[in-house]
Amino acid sequence: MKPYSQKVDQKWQKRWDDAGLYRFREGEEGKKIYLLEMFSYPSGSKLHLGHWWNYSLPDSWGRMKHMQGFNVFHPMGFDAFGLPAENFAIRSGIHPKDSTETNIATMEHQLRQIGCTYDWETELTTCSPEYYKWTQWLFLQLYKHGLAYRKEAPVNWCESCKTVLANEQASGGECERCGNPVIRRSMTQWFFKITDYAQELLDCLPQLDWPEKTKRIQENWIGRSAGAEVAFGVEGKDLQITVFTSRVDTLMGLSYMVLAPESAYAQQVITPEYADACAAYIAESSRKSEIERTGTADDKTGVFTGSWAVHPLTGEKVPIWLADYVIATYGTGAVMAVPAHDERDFAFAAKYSLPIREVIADKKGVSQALPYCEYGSLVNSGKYTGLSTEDGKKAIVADLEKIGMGNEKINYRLRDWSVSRQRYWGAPIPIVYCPDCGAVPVPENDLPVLLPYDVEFRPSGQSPLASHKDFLNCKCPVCGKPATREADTMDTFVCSSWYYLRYPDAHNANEAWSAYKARYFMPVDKYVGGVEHAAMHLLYARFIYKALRDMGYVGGAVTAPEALGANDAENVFDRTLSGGGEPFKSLVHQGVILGTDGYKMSKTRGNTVAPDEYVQKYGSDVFRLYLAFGFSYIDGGPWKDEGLLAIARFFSKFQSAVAAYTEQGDSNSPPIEDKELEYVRHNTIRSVTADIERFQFNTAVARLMELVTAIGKYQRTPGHSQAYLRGVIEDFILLASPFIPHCADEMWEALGHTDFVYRQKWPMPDETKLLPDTIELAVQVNGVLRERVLCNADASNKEIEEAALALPKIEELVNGKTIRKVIVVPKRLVNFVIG
RNA sequence: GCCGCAGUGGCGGAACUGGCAGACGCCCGGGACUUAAAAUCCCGUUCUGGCAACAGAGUACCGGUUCGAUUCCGGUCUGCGGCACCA
Repeated sequence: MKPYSQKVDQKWQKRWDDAGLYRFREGEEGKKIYLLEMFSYPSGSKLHLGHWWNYSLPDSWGRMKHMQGFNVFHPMGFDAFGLPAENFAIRSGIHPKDSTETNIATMEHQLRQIGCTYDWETELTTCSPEYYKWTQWLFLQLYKHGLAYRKEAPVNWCESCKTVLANEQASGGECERCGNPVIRRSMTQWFFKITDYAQELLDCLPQLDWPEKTKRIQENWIGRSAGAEVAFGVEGKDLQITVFTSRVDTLMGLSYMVLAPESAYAQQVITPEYADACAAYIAESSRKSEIERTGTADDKTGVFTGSWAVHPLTGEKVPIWLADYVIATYGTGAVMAVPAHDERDFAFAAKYSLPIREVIADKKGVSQALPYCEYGSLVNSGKYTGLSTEDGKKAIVADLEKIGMGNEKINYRLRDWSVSRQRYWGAPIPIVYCPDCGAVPVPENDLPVLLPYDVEFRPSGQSPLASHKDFLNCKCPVCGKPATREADTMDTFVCSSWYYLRYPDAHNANEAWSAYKARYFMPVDKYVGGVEHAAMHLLYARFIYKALRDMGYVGGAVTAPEALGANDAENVFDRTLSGGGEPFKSLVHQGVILGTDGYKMSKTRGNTVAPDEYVQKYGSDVFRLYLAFGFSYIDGGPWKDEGLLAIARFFSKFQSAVAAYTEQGDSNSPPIEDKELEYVRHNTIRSVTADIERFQFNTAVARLMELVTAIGKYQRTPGHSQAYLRGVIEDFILLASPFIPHCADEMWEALGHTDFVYRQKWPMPDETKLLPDTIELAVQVNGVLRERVLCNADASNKEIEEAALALPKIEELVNGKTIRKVIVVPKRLVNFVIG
């Protein structure tokens, strides 16, 4: 046996490769498990600690599942389209395709050094035409089913760079690149109708085995709000303005109406007399970024439009204002203002001297300081006076419904997903614009719409593709006349919203995936990735999967294809969850490893840890085992070099134990079990199994350390049984192998085995070895620990009680007092309540 | 402002459903082996008092429920995360 080092890594990685050890074999024995970590963006730098952290530990989980007899599918790929490569190209002149390909080659090479169980046969790259062909196909299916549409919408725009910016690039209201102010501008863009699924996305959350935190984030993001829609007439115009309100009970306190400056209503209500003032106001607020607008929350501005709205119940007329404290994209972009019971309306009314009418008092009808925004009872509200807020809402909505001016309404904060990017490095949107036929989808047979290579991608305000004539000019698929292609590309989140469906069928040239594959593999059983994707990627993927279900491409009732064989009845049964339209059954977020200073690792802080140096010095397994042991996987924590050294020490400890065994060899003596060691052995099997299962790797390693200590102790016992020791050492190797796969195979081989550890059966604990004859129980008096008592494992409560009372110390404490109660918790403690 | 999570020794972190707080490891102290050191092995290591047996305190803080609370409930403080002029 060679002492463990990076050479051992290389030896076994090659053997695994040659044997095709980690290739997934469909229909092989065992229930399918789809293990997936969020794929990486191929950046130029080397693998960082986060990659190792994100990938090596779920791999350990998958290794155990495989050894437990599951058929584990564990793919890996690259999320390769996106802005960084394009920005890099602008800076360096290196084409995004070239830099991405180089980066992928490097990263793939480095990923292999971790020694994960990836089935590289199914590797995918989202920027390859074989992949984005199907991203385009997906777009077309959504389009066909009315889930992709075009509309004008406000975007972040930098006047100086002449480009649209993502929200993240416009933070602080300044352009990330040039520092000039970012304004909001309307552009025609493609959207996916995720809002159609808002309620279902919310409703399915409880059934998911996901962190509660993540579910809350999605709930927040979807932002369901129950209320009512109310229609208001406009005096002298054939026009109704609809508002959404969660406080329709305050309708009788209406004092004015407010429209967002960008609201479509605005242009319809502005009277000539006020046109100039309004135009100036609209121009001014369009110049403000959203950040600026929200940043000046206290200072509300607005302008009167000249029009008056009609109260649907009283016929009273109230002025209609424009104000940018109303958001165009939430609700209807129009608000009924009740200053007495809304802080923002109150501030606005105070500034512009608008009337403030109290219509809600507390529950007893006692007037409160305004603005009073709590629930209470209605006052000064005509026939509704005296009703509670709840009853008032119902009564008012009922009356509005009768006259057709209102109804109950659920509103969502979630907006439709904008997928257009005026960028080069993305999947082209497969649409053609014909002067006669309008927007026409590219026929599926003509996919992919290839991304041209020779493109000028310096920002000009338009997609770089718009200036590429060969790409742009085409024939209308319907009438054959000259037409132009859509020059925008798709948001990279579209690529990643369905990649999990492609892995199992990555080489399918005829379809995105076969229905059978989708049924066999979905849902993903364990999905691992950063919490930063909680509101974006994870929501988009759920939406796309549900949309695909409704189109009939995934899920649904399934009968096992005959090819699958009998053992797949269980697999097929499990697919019913995907029938419910959820792609990720169980989700884990890894925590973050911080620098030694406790701060997030960053180059500017200079507190980064480069895995490469450690891996070269110690090998992948030492690094992996330290990651497993040193931190809670869910929480992460600060890096410590000392911890890694401790693990290196642990390596030499168990390697010398194995070496000591092999040097001595098996004597012919019969295997004689050691009771103490048997207990530790089976306790380790039980605990390690349970801990890896729930991603609590640090405690699993702690148990492995205990086992090694016990083995060492036993080995130093004169006359110990080598034949027995062998079994214990083998169990240790099997249990440790998920964390130290290379070293495990090296030791396994040293024991004379010829097959891989990965193909061995995961040990099962022998429960009988975990039942000692005697148990130590805690003895408490009035809940305070006073003594311990040794009892037979099968002692009755009465016997335990008597044994405890016989202890001199307890006897003394209890003596002369009345024992009011005795509590015996089996195998744990006995508590005397005295007084 | 609203929603959620967390706070445990000198340090990283354990404690599954209310049942012996501090597993495992680091650091530190002591011992064995050694001419010596390193390595290794053994022992100790929450705090306070005591030579010790032991006693008392202790899971951010205050209070409650309970025979018993790191765990459940109410309040406070601190840190982190999500949303936010959301009508």
